[in-house]
Amino acid sequence: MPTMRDVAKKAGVAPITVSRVINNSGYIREETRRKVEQAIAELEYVPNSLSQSLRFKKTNMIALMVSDITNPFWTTLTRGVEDACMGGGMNVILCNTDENAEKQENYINVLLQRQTDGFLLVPAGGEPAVVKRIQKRGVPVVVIDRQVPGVEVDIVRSDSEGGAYTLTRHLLERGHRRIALLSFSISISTARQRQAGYEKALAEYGVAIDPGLIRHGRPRGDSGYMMTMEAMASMNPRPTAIFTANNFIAIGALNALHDLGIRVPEEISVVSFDEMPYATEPFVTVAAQAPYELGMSAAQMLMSIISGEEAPGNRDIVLPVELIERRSVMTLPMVAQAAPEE
Amino acid sequence: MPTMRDVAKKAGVAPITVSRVINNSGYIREETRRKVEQAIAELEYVPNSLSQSLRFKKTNMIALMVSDITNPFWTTLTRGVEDACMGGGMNVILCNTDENAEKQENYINVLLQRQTDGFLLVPAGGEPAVVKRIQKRGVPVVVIDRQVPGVEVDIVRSDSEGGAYTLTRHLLERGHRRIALLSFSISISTARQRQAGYEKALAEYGVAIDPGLIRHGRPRGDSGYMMTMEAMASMNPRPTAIFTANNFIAIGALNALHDLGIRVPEEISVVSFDEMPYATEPFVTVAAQAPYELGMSAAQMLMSIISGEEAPGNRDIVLPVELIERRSVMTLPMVAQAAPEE
DNA sequence: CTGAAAGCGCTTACAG
DNA sequence: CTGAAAGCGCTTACAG
Repeated sequence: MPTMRDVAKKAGVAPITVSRVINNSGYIREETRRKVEQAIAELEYVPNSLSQSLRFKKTNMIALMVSDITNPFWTTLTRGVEDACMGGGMNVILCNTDENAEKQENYINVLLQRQTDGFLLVPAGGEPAVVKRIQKRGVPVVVIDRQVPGVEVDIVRSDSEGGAYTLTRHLLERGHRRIALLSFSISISTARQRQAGYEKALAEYGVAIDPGLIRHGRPRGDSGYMMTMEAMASMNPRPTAIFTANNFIAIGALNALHDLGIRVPEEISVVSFDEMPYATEPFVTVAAQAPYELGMSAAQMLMSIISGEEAPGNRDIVLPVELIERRSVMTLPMVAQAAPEE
Repeated sequence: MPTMRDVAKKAGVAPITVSRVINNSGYIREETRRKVEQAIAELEYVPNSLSQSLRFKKTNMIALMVSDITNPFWTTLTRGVEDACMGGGMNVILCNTDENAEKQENYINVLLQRQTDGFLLVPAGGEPAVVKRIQKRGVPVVVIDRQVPGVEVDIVRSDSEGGAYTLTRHLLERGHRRIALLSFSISISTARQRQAGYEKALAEYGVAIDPGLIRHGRPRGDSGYMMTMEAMASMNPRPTAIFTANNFIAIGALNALHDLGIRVPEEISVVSFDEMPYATEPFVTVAAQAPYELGMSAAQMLMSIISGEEAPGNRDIVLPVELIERRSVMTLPMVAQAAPEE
């Protein structure tokens, strides 16, 4: 492939002149420019951005590390990131960590070597160490979705506590008192906050928290299925409603209820955090996050930190969550509706 | 950040010696190695792969260009690519083309400049020109999902014709004769081949192709919705079955039928190409592709072409498609079952 | 076993 | 307005 030197030779100028034409920097005589442009065209010259990056100390690449691109929540977020980056002339390297700290570590090492300009990170397992590792090397990071304890870092996330509170309250208002919470590991802040919202709403209604109604599995369909099977077998009396802490758990729960022949909402109500994407005739009442916006604003923040427009800090951007009422909740008729305590 | 030079100084050796330690190349005295390793550890030195890439003329990055990462089909394929690449020490740059040739062109320019080692390409709109453009620069390409006319290139795709044939035949065997085909633009080879499979099955059963039963929209939910609305209003007599050419069209079609109050399968049968992911209680009979495997084998082929193990050529790898029977097809009782012609 | 020189393809800072 | 020199951070090929 032709290099800048070849173009220079063909145009009868020095390489630096070619560089100036390409980057539109400095003064160039019209005629010289034309000669150079013609040589570029004839040779179909394409500049090598590796060398440019080496000089500029800027690669125009950012890394996006999510847990699993297969989850539509992350997919849509990824799309938001990508669209924001394209506007800013950045490319995105995609990494799936599968919530695995080791996998995450490997990726970070490679990406640090690659001189990635910045990281958009969903820290696997909510681990703070990774964030520090990146920051120590002076590379900007924006954390997405989760809070990490003990680190100063900018975060963009959804209002997990508020959304969970709203969903739980929605059930309480409709007479539900035994509400199972099927969640994932509380090592992740979103699980903690969703549980906090759940407990806050129950407390307001004077309902004691029953640990027997709470399960922690993994944010996956199979885990949701198992937790539901197990919950229906062991929780006694059976809960009148299930609150699943993410969309995959919800899918698993619905499948389990279907297999058990328990009808929703006639026999049990179901609400979930996260929208259920691609559903034909969606019918579950959910607290929907805005993953596209989440990705977009995180990417924009990262880019403006990279460009120096904004300083890195410890912002905590919390995007609102929307309650979408559908048909998966039954109002319990025979229970006296207790007013909230407040 | 410390460079190799800093490490060398600290260890009291020449940079090249540090390089040899890092790359484990050439002979190094044990003691020297130890000194260098200690200096690396103390300085927390991380090699700059930009420089390595510049020298080696190899970036260990490949580009994956799909139409829209938001579609679970591409998502799962992406996951397959990513997993294969991780095994091969490659990173993936992700690009959404939205079937937009201009967007695709921009990406390719940038990625060519970045010295991307290879391209995994779902050519937007089935356009062959892009492929040629990349090949001309000597960069390996593997095309995914679609055939492109007039280009010698390796392709990994699913058996669109076979899958469509099987699905249509499945309907014919159950007495259906008026089968609507809701598809997307025939500028894309998969749409052409699915239609060919559909027509082949009809021909075998001696059913004349009725152009009035065929619609071409876009492979998206809204388009599937509109095509279905329009089809139900205008096709007369109404078809007894609908064959949707991809998953998003199917979702749109099911929503439209739901809104029209037309029950599936009681009043109309529905089959679709592509699995319907994340469905709670999936009930549509489909011809399922294997997107993960598609991505994985395309990535593996690309990597082995990049490494020189295999030569680029015009392989046409066709992965089988699986018929998954569910509950969306009704056997028509009153129609005499005509035997196929063959 | 180790190193000085040259170069990958580009650009900054200085001359002219 | 244009160019020769030096350098971004690494490695190849040649010495010793």
